[in-house]
Amino acid sequence: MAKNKNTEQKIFDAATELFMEKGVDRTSVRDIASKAGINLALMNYYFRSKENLFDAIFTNLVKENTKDLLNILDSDLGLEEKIRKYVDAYIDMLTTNPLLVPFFMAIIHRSQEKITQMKVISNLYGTEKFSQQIVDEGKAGTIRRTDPTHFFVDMISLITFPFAIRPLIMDRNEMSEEDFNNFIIERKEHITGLLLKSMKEC
Amino acid sequence: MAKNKNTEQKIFDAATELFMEKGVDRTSVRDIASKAGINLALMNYYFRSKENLFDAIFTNLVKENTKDLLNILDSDLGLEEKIRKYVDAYIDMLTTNPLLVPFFMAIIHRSQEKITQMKVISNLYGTEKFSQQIVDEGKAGTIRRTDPTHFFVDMISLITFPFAIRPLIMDRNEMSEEDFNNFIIERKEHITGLLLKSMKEC
DNA sequence: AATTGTTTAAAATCTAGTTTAAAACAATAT
DNA sequence: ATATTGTTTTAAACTAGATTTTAAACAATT
Repeated sequence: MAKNKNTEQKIFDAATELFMEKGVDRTSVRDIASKAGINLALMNYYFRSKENLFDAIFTNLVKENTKDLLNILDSDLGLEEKIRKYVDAYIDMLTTNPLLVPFFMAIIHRSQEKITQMKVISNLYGTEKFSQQIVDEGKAGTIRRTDPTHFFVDMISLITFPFAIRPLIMDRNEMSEEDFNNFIIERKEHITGLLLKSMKEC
Repeated sequence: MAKNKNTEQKIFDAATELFMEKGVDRTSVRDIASKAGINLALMNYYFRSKENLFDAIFTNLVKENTKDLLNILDSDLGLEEKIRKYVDAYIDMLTTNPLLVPFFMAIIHRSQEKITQMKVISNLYGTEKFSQQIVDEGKAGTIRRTDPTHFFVDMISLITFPFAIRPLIMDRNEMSEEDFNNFIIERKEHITGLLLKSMKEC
């Protein structure tokens, strides 16, 4: 039982990396086995099929990377502070793992039907509490009345889309990796400012 | 030579549809041949390889769908009117073909390296003239001084990202196709307002 | 009738996912 | 210690399907 978890984990980790880098359909089981340093058949032994392995990996990725964000949305912070923290945390997370967004985008296209049936997928989207907060503060008059659905879509669009088209932005503006990261850091303030301004009467 | 262009076009069209729907890697040459009603080997005869066919299709899709948008950006309209028209035209175009964005996102992930080398790819991004206009009007004081790179990224993020995550938005908000389209129509005004407001001093 | 371009059919080649069967290993019971 | 049992690993085979190549058939044109 010693090596058991170990092998399973090695397969899982190798496949995660490869799927994110090259895409699920361009990664063969032989690639995975070779990267994990294990025998071909072990993938099947532990995960039954490649598609099954993918499901496990995808579910895990969503869970791991949305936990903190959902906690922020559901916290008792005021709206401004909450948005600031959310934008910050989200961008930090994506900077750490810049392949996440492109990978998710590819998966949405690849596994459209399957994906909406996965329970974990609701993690990718906003929370009831946050929507309510926007409505409440609108009624209270601390902010302009704002449609929470549009607002949330605005927010995640502004945060995540640049990562989806990262190669284009870099190419077009002749940015190095470092330049891009700086650009993204600039965006933290920029996005927060934009969103807050959109909620102010003026 | 009568059927020549015809057959080539049939392959091209069938492949375009299938690639957009199911993704390049989940479409087989047999699928294409069968959908086009032609013999398997004809794909090779006309396009040499599947990857080659894909390149031709991708280039064509980008060209076809960016022409009008680039014309708007390069026109002599005032900034406000230009933004209004651009948002409108872009959203109309994507509504007509809601698979375009998810497909492009998947391709960016799939063909990262290749893509930045394609000449056509610069079409996907803003124009020099538009950037200059933002800088100029900022200096002239008709708008707040605005970084054109951030502004342009904001604009295309807000316009296109909702299409990239369409299934999630629909699922989360229990929208039908029609509901989603109405949501998107709402966004025309919403996005234009947001962008213009962001450029106003206040 | 010959040439050229187009289409078809069949075969070869290659790649990939999955399965099988047997061997190696580890733990536990005898 | 030996045997038994269950788990893990290995190597090879199987299956299916994809792409590509080759050669033959066909059609149109010269």
